[in-house]
Amino acid sequence: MKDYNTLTVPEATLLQQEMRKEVITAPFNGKIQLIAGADISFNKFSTTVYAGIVLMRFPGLEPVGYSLVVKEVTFPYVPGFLAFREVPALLDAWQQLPQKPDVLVVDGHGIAHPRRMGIASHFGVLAGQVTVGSAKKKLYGSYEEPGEERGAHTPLTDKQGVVIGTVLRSKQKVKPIFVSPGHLIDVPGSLALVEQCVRKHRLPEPTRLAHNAVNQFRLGVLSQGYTPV
DNA sequence: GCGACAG
DNA sequence: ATCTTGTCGC
Repeated sequence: MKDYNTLTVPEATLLQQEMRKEVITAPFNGKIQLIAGADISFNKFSTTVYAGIVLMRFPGLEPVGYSLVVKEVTFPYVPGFLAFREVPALLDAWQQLPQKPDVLVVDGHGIAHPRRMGIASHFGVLAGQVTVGSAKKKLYGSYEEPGEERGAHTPLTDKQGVVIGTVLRSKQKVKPIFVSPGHLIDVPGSLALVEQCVRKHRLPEPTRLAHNAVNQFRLGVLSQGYTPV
């Protein structure tokens, strides 16, 4: 794989324009028995990132194991280029998994991106895996505020009116989350998947647990490697 | 030129 | 993203 740390933003943009041709947003019909969530954590001003993927059964969502890894990253955080900071480390965590999930939920957007290449799509294309993006804030697109009741949702569209994701009120009286297809799944499918992963919190269990794990990992509570639950 | 701007 | 206390509402 290319060394993202030496890329310039213009070069990264060209890479995204090439990779967008590989993204597939078609209905996913396979059965899901294993699902996973991915996230990154790091100390402010540090180049060390703590990446993690948590495996869990579906639809029960019981944790199966945690894959944690540390990596040095110098590519800066630039809105629209998050993948160049986080994907390399996530791929390491991915390869460390003893078994791969049927779907991976990534903390960030999928095709709800200026060039349709959010981190979930980027990872999906490189790993050849089904991915879904679940973000806490909008990066790109227009939408109407969904109703205040749990489950209310509105479409997220691009400048031409094409639907690129869904704004979902995962819980009553919380800010909505942004769901979009990463790779090998469509908008309705990604929404249905995430809805089934929401329990008692605003964020779906896969990314919520992944966030908790990488944070504990960074703080020294959890250790590097794959750990079965 | 002025806003918007994942993590 | 991370830092960081008390405070408001369910």
